[in-house]
Formats: sequence, structure tokens, C-alpha cells
Amino acid sequence: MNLDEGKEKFIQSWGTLGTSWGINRTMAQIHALLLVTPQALSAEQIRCSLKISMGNANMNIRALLDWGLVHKQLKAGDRKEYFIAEKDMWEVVKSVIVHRKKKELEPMLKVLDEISSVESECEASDEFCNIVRDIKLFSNKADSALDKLVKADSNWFVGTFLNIIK
Amino acid sequence: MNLDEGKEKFIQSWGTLGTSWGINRTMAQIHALLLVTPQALSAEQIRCSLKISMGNANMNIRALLDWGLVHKQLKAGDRKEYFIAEKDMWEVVKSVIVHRKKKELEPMLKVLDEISSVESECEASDEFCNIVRDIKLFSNKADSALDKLVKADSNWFVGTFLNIIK
DNA sequence: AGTTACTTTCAATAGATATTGAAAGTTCTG
DNA sequence: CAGAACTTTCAATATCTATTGAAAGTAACT
Repeated sequence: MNLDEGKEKFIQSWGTLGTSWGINRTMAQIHALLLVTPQALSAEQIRCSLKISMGNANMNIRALLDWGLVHKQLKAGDRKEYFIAEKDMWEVVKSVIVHRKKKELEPMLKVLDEISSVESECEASDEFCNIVRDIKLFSNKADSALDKLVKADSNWFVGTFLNIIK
Repeated sequence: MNLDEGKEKFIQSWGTLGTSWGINRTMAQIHALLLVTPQALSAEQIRCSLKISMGNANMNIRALLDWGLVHKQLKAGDRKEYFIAEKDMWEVVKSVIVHRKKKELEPMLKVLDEISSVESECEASDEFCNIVRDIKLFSNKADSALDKLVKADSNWFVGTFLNIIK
């Protein structure tokens, strides 16, 4: 396999993977392209490589910056902005965890709190409250575990943590 | 808040959460309904509760059985099938991990293997191979960590694991 | 201040995915 | 084995999300 085929294949797969991870296809493909490109690329270069519109490229580059998966780089004497990917996989996973935790787990915790105030007025409502309490307990544990995880540094995670549970 | 409002709210939120987890809305809502229902329900009861079509209900019940998130229950002298949810949250998360690992991580590992055969013929291809090797290393670690996790039992996970990283 | 180079926004449109409903299939029962 | 009770399938359709392209915005240089 040659280099271009390899890059192409990686970009397509990363795009597919992304869609299952709450990251849209283009966003994941841009990230993939930048991941396998040692130097920084301009929006124009990204647009051409992936054959997407300027608007699409721009919006998803902003989203990637927002998630901290891509960093901006300015070159002296050049008005264009250049972009380079975060290449430490643990940092990438952490960003995803932080964003999804905020978007998914936290609203769920809020709802669980609200619905645990269901009045106890019959057997059915007591059973409901018990089930909700279990789910809440589990979710809270997961929540604080994730908090701890994202505070961990890359070396500890890859070197120690992954080995402990192995 | 009364019981019905609480159930309704839970079902809607679980449905929303599900869509971010590779589980479609209806599938997640059926799961939610069964989660907060102590006894088993028939397809007809599910259909009525959620106001969805028979076809939709059927397909998603099958999917839930397939994922192991819902179990079938037969009642003596009744031709209908009844369904009851897996209520242990760790079992639920494990099912999701198993399915998503198969659908997402494993195909990615395969692609990473394929593309690490890119010929070393210039600096760029060497850099590409290095980046791919890093990602592969990380992914393999994640893969085997997840394997270990799903083999763990609920008590160990909730009682020990979540406390270790706390 | 005007021109050029580049970036952002957003309504229209395309594309992907979920849902319905009706028809076909299955299994039980008298 | 005919009919009833229930389940499954699938093409048509609806819904939800991503993408485009054109117009507006912004900043640098002359």
C-alpha cells in the first residue's frame, strides 16, 4: 500500500468511527487528515484534500478547535491560519469524554434528581423511586470516575491505568 | 411530581441519551419504559405506552433482546411474549461496550493493521507509519482493557474499580 | 479609503436514518 | 385444516442532521 492510499483509508475509517462518537463525519475526517499530516494545513488545503465546501470546512475546523482536538498555528508573513491536530490519543479521548459528559451525563443526572422527587403514594411509586435511586447511584459513581480520569495525565493513563485493569 | 410524570420524563431523557450512544431513540425509550416497570410488558403494552407502530416496536424489541438489554418472559396460558429489562446498570453498560467495540473499535484496529503496511519510501511515509503505530498501540491497549472490563462482575466494578480511580 | 485575501454565517438542499402501515408469515387452537 | 392471535418484514414516507454556496463580514496592505 502506498502513502496516499493509506492516508485515504485512515481518513475514511476515522470519519466512520467519529459518527458513532458524536462527532460528525467531516469533523472526524478533518481531524484524521490533520492527525496523519505532520505539518499544519490551511483551511484551503483541508478543503481541497477532502473535497468539501469552504463553509463546511470552516464550521468543522471551529468545532475541532472548540473541542481542543486541533490547534491554530500562525506563520510569520502569512495571513492564513494553519491547523494542526492534537496527536496524543489520550488527550483526544479526554476531550471527547469531557464534551460528552457535559452534553449527556450531566443533563441525565439533573433529570434523575428531579424525578427522584416523585411522591411515595403507592407501591408502584416506591418501586420507581428505588429503580431511579439505583441508576442515580451508578451514574454519580460514573460521573466522578470520569472526572478523575480526565484529570489524569497521559503517561499515568497509558502506562499505569491500562496495565492495572489488564 | 407524580409517578406518571416521572416515568414520562425518564423515558424521554433516556431516549435522548440513547441517541448519543448508538442506540436509536425508540430502542432507548422501550428500554427506559421497561427499566422503570417492575413487571414484564407485552409488545402491545409497549406500543400503547410509547404511541409507536407495531413494526417499530417489534424491530426495536428484537434489537434490545439482541443486545441483551431486555429479556423475554413467557406466561403460562398466554401466547403473547412479555419483556423485562436488564436492571443492573453495569450489565447495561457492558452490553453497550461489547456491541460498540465490535462495531467500531475492531474494524478500526483492522484498518490500522492494513495501513501500517505502507511502504517506507520517503520521510513522509515514515512519519505516517509512526503516527499510525502510536494510534495502534493506544487502540490495542484500549481494546484489551475493555475486554478485561467486560469480564469483570458488577460488584467488582461498582464496589472496587470505581472506588480505585476515585 | 479602496482593494484584496481570507473567514464566517445561514437559508436552501441533499443525504442519512427512523418510522409507519399494510401485507406476509408464523404458530396456536378448536 | 381453517381461523384467530400474534409476529415479522419491507417499501414508502417522514424526520432529523450535514453540507453547500452565495452573500456578508473582517482584517491587512497600498
